[in-house]
Amino acid sequence: MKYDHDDVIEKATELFWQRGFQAAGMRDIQQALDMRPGSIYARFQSKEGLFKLVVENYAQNSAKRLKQVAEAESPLGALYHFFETALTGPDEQRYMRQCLLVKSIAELDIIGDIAKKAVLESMQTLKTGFRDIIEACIENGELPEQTPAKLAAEWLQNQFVGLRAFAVVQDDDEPITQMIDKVLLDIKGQWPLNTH
Amino acid sequence: MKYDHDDVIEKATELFWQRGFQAAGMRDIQQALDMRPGSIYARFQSKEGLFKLVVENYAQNSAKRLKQVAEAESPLGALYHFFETALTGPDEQRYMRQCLLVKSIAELDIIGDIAKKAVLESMQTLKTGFRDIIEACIENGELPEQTPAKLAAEWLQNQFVGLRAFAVVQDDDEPITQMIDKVLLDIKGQWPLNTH
DNA sequence: GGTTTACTTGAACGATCGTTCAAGCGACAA
DNA sequence: TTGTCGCTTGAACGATCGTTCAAGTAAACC
Repeated sequence: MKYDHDDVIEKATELFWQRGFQAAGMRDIQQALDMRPGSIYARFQSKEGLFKLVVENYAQNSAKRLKQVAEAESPLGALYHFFETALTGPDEQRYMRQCLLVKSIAELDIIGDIAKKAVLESMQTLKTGFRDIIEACIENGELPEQTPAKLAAEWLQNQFVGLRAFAVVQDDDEPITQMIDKVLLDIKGQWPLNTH
Repeated sequence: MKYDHDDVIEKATELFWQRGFQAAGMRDIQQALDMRPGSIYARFQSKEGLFKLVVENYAQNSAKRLKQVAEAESPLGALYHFFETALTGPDEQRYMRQCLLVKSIAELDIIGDIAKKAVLESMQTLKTGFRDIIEACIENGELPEQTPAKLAAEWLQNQFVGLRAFAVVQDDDEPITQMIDKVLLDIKGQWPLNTH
């Protein structure tokens, strides 16, 4: 019963991730989940309700992966590996390069207030995850003490977002890995003073 | 007649930019353009045909702005200003922070082959624009000679894309300007050697 | 004057959208 | 046995989707 629930969410995630909230029709969902409309509405109340669960589950998984990076022996090395696996990969999973959350941000005004809230809160959750990685790197001596953790965390998340939007239209893996290399150079580089 | 045409494209751009291709319904378009369905189809053949014109016009405008940056007295200074105006701004124009092209990439599988081609070609056009800026900076002595122009251009576009996705969910302007500062530090920083 | 051309109107089309609902199923409690 | 519960089915709802079309208008060309 519980396994079945996870399986359903997983399949819904795949569909929303590929097509987006708007373009994933209820008929597509019915087919993907092998459920009839009544069942779906009895369980999830609406398309938006299902999407909310998908987003939350996605964010939870992502946060878990970020936590693993932060707790690795070499957080910076794990970070590289994390970026690489997320941004490259087989062509049939290309849709996975685009972050589901970022994709949802493009639909933010469409998806309804409940789902919107879930998306924005999930973004916040991931930001915390990135922050933990930065702090782990500092503690581990892989980043200098004076690295501004809060700014660096936002910056890192930002790099990730940009790279994912970038990777999805890149045929070659080579430019992507070069970009990741650049990220790992810049993270050790200079930071602006907040004097605006 | 010509002015009228530009005005129509401009209004359509605003609508697509705010709502996206999918969510902008023909009835919304009819209202925004103050045109009846028959007129729209006589002129643009389809919703996708109109969207294609919007994308091409958007890319052309963006390319023009990038060209102005490259031809400025201080390209690097102009670049900063370009980023700042694109990424900050009044709240009622928040939708403009998100790049129309990047937003369209999220809908790439939905918008049809003709519009898809236009989006991808426009991305290519803008990449050339960024490349010209890098080269102008090098020629002007604002960037070191050995800066890898091709890689740096892709990186710069990538930063822009990431920042736009980032800025759209930021309430504050402060973190955004800090990110821009970081971009201008990193562009002068180290670059990876392409040894993969 | 007649024909063509580009554009206009608004009703209407068939398809698809998210959602509802009466009816039924098996499991568990009283 | 009876009642309630979570969950199932599939037909059907009204709304909205992108699009078509017959009919009309005004300027341009022969």
